[in-house]
Amino acid sequence: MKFSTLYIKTLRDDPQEAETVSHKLMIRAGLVKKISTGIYAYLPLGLKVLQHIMKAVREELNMIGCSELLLPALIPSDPWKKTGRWDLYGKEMFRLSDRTDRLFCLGPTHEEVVTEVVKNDIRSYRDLPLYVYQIQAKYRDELRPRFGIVRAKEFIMKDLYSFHADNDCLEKGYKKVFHAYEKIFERCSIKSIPVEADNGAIGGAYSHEFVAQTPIGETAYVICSSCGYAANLEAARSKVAICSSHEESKKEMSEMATPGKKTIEEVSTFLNQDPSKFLKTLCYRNQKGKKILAIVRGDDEVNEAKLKKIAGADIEWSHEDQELMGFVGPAGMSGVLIVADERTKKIINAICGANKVDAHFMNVNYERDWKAQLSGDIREVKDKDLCPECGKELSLSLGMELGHTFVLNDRYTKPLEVKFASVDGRMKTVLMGCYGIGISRMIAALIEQHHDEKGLTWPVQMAPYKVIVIPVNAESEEQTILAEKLSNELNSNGISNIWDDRNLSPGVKFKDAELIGFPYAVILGKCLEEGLAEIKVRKTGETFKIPLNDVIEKLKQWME
RNA sequence: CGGGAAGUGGCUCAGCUUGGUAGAGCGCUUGGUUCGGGACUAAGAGGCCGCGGGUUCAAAUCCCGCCUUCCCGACCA
Repeated sequence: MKFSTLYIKTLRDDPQEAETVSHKLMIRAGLVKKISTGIYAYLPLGLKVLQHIMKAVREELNMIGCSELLLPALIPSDPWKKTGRWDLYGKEMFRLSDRTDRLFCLGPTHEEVVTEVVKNDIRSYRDLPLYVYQIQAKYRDELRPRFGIVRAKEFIMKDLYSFHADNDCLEKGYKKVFHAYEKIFERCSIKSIPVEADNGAIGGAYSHEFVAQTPIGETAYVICSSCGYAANLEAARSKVAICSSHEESKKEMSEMATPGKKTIEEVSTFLNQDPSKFLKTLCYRNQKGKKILAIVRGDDEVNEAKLKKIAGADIEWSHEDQELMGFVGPAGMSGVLIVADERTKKIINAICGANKVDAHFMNVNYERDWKAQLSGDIREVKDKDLCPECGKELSLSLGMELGHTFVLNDRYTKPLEVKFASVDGRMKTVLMGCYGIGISRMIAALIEQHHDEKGLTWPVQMAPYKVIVIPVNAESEEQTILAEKLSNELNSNGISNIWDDRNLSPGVKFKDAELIGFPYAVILGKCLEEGLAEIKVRKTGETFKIPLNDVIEKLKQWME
């Protein structure tokens, strides 16, 4: 392939639209072009990478017995209504109607559709288990698209769905996919770790996220270096230290004037009391409009995902009672649902808002002065908390979520009535699992993990082209002839390559080669007099002078 | 939606404070010289200064409204 005939345009400067490394490089190296916020066109080089990723994904999934299919992106509302998600999904779903006013959406995910498709073809236990997947564009009206293709309105996802006759089989299937995922990321040279996760809006029993270690992470997770426990913050647990004040004797509750002191920090300084003695109280409201008070210790934060799980419903911030903000507390409150973090019950002589402006209660004690209807773990795990499994320190980091595996059980199959005849002849509901991988996002993760100050440093198997052939002087007939010959030979050896035939000064060609990140550059220049070519390794910057005739052999050897 | 920044040839940016008919570098076209690290040279092409309104003899520049984009927070692969 000749550089001059391919559609490759690089940029000399960082684009002003981009901030993060991968976003900048993707645009500069001509992998993608922005069409609108969160909507990107994949240019030839970007598409190549995408194809390499998809190839790895397909091969690993086919290997474990999955069948590829392609579902529509345009989906009627009916199946969504049956599972209740037409209402649950909210503003994130792109909705539209046809000319007869029938409602549709652009698929943000495909549990409903795939279930409808498969439904009548699963008749007996003999048809199970079944694994089907697709690689397709998904559409989500994101609150805030971010980091180029990382969080986009349109993105490419691989979604796999598995159907099972019983729990045991579902478990086994889940593990199988889990291992396939590990292999996929490894093959793509993306460092990632599986962490326990929350199911969120998708529902179901349990799940894992595969998080890539990147600086532009949006997923916070904790990991224990000693036993390997890893979980994202929405699911993370920790062994928490017992409150230091547990040995005090209970004192009488009293009211204290705290004029203008709203935050825990302000009040604790004002009263000269440790933040851990406070009952931090946050106001939420559930979908029915019922007010919910979430109580955590003053030095803790509420984790909304955990709170939702315990409150058993979708919740949102309550914005009324602005003037009371900072002075709310569980003591003496009625007509509200109080959800307490387990830890708060043990605080003796606690301090909380007195539910009137400029006042707090002192010496508040559980059972005696306040009670919670619901309690459990709703606090957010912090860096250096203790591991729930082994008790050693946890460390908190950020990463990019690339894959997510869910056990859904009958969350979708029940409302959509997917049944099969079991061995004993009775009809049973099919159990389901679903497993996603953010294909397009993987390019960004790959770049975040493989770049340097000069540009991209692709792992060989992911590079858009493996080799670039650079004749230093485009006017030299000898170099031109040799370059073309070499390029053809590489092709016939199955090594993808580009011959940089452009009549430009050498510097430009070198810079472009480094920016785009061809793993190997074969340079034809001065050393030709001695019958030598130079091979420059992008990742290490090393150069090797090698007899012309050995170039292909050498490259083949290195690429293994 | 809240908070911050920005919109000027294809790209990166200057000009705006103090209004006076639009600039640079890169890229592009043509000729010449060059050819191991974003070359040199000469001559060109290319701009409703984000959109709408207002102030003014005169607006890229001042005022008002809107749109778009990026970053930080609430959502997620």
